[in-house]
Amino acid sequence: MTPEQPNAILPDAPTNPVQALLEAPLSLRERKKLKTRQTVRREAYRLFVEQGYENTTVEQIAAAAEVSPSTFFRYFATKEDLVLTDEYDPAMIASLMARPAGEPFLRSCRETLIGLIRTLLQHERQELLTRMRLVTQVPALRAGLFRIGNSPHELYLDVLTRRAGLDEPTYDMRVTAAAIGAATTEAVLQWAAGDGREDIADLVDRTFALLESGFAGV
Amino acid sequence: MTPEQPNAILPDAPTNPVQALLEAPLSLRERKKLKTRQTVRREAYRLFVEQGYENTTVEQIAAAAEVSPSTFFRYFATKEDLVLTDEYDPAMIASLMARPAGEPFLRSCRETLIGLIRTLLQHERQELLTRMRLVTQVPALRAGLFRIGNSPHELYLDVLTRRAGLDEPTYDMRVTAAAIGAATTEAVLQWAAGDGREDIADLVDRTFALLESGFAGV
DNA sequence: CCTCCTTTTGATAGTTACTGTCATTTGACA
DNA sequence: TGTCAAATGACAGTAACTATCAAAAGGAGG
Repeated sequence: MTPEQPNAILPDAPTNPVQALLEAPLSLRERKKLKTRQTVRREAYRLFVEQGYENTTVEQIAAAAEVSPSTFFRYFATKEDLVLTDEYDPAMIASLMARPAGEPFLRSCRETLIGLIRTLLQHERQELLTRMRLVTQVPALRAGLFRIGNSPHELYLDVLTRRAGLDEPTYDMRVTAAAIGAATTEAVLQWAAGDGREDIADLVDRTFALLESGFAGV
Repeated sequence: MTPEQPNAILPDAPTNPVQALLEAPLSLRERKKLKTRQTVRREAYRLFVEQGYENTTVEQIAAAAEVSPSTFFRYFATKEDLVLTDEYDPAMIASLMARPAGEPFLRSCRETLIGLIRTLLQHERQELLTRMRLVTQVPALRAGLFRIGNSPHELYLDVLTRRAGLDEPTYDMRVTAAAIGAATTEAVLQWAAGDGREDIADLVDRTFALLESGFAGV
């Protein structure tokens, strides 16, 4: 179906770790799987927007994407995963680990987050908005954000632990990861709840300013 | 079954808002419902500890509590609610609203939280430990903590908004509520993950110290 | 082009959490 | 004791998964 030329969509070499991972070269077979995955997800979003998340069954999605329900569940472990999983965690981790060693963690997070979001906005702005809006509006999805194995919380905790060269995180790291994870999630969701025209960097900056201030003004 | 004496378990008048709500007088019929609710919950916890949360079906719980599955769902909207719902939110809100007007929100939270937990530890220490451990160990439950309509996040946000005399929360309030909610939740879960002998007040204090410091040391 | 082998797919049956409805039972109260 | 509302249970149905197994597809080697 698609010509099997090497991955030459963007001719120039990727510049940052986020783009690097987004544009990794793919073997022949992987392409088809990726395409199916994208089709399923696209059809799902279309149906979600048309008739709502709860009112859309997996069966409908599978039918729209022209795969069997069995196949659907091979691509997405749960219906929630259609919205909640992304492929950016490795990029985020790499970007965080690449920050200067002595830099305060809050600053590392700020830079990484803004970089990642900027990249995503270029490539898939509308999809990102749709996803985040679904998360804000559907209780099950909002909750799913904090499922073990999936949460920003755990990503931050992982990086904090590795940065310190430890095997197990300290208590302070756990609390820090929880607070930053929740705050940044809130920032992105609030951005999506608006019309999407507001500059996400401004929101992120306000968020980190608040965190750094120790909530003195509240 | 139980003699219908007025609520005289503790003879002296309740001293703080938390106890006040825990000991509110109940009408005759309410007692039975409360008892059923407690039985169902107790049997459920027993089964959860014995054979795990996921391996325990609602049908089993209903049978153990000698009610029909239909009745089970009249008492608990979802299986998760067995673990996730409590009756302390109103007490928490009341206690928070009763703090001095100008007090920094972090301090209000600290005092309220420690007061509430102390009270709970006296009345139902073991159950609290069991519940929190289930939450830490079962992904679905951990996620459920953040379901809309249920989360500490929303409780804090509600109080912040009302304290300021507003109808809608500001962006800063949203972020603050998210961060504090996640951090305090983490504190309680970490306490439960340990042997339960550590003084929860110490953990809470460390948590709030971290929040106040702006994560300077991390 | 044909063959073999692996990967991917689809069909099918089953489990479980939950929803809705309706008849029956229960318990308070006159 | 009779009455009425609240509580319960039985039943049928939906939808998200899970497990299993046979069929199809696609690539490597002859």
